Amino acid sequence: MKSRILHVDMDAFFASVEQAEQVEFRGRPLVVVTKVNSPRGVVSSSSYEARAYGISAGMPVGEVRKKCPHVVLVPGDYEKYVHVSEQVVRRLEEFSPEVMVASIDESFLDITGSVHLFGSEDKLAIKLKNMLWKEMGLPCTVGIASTYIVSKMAVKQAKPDGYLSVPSGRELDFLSPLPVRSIPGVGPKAEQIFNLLGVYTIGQIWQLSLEELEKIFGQSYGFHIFQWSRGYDVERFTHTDLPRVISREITFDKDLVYWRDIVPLVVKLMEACTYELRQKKMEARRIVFKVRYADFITKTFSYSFPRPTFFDNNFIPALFSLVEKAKERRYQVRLVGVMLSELTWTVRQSSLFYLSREERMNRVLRSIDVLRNRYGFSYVHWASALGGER
DNA sequence: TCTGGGGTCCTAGGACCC
DNA sequence: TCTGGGGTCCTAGGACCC
Repeated sequence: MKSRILHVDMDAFFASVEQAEQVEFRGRPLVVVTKVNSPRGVVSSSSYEARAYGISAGMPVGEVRKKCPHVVLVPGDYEKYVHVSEQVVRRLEEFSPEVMVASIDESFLDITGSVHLFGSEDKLAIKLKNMLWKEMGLPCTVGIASTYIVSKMAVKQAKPDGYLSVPSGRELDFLSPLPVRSIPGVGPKAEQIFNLLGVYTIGQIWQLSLEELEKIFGQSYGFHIFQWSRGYDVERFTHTDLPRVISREITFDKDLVYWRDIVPLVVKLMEACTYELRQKKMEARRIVFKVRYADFITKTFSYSFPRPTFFDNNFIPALFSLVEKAKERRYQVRLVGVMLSELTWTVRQSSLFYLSREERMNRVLRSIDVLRNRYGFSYVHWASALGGER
């Protein structure tokens, strides 16, 4: 028996959550922005009413106001969206025991075994859409197909507030006329390359051999495109639950000139990363410092440790040496960021008889984190994060 | 109208080793 | 006296997604 996969993708998720919460915002152009009162805030999600004015993700707030003066601007509340997302997933489990959460606003349901409980695929899909809309005030788009990739591409065609099912055996008919951009991972650059080759639709990709695709797009991605353009899923055996990177970055409202003003902020970003690292019971073997200068040139500097660690006092000297490299380009600074990568779970047994220097530091950090859990993150900082105040 | 913040995955070049 | 090829690690950068 052929399996059937249902893909749910929430429409304009963050904006829809705000509209569901505030009834007077429904039907009005609404935009969720990164920072409302900063000259450098941008759109993180826009309602379909706002999109009608040409507003799209990543657009600066100034341009948003110009395109639509009466737009409703709302500051993003990520924790709220995570919470609503979890409620949505719980409701989805009523339609199949096999729910795979793909992102904050996307899930896949294997409905092969549960569709008979609802009479038909169409009835199941309509019931699911109605439930999310009537009970949570959230619009979504649903796609059903025999593979994950085709269900995802069906959703892309049916947005917004739509439903599209691709019957088993009709996959190639569905895929053939779609533009190459419909394939996940094909962005502006890859599209341009395809167009130079005279390839505009998925059907035309079939003319290219696996070898040609691998030569053009690299081994890994070439293979993905080859498979996906034919509607086949690609086993993602590399996927684990292990987070790959923990990062924090900040764009200043105005470019900064002096490193003595910047460094304390960099240390605070690092503290936020290492705090999350320890909350997740992980260690990092690599630290990256990112700078975007006033001319938008972006550089990264990184350092790898011989062994993974979670100690702030290991990260700080490494971070400072990376900052020194960034200083060599004498330019105003627009953004700084800190990333921890090469993450692994902490496995550390403590000796019963004595506490090593590491173990003592470990205990200091744990007590700092306890204070932070109780009084807030900013309750405790390293001296270097405090700048001039000592 | 100047261009956010959180991620994922991949590639290329150089160092170094055998 | 000059030179092979494969493998791994490190670093920097880039495409793409939500």
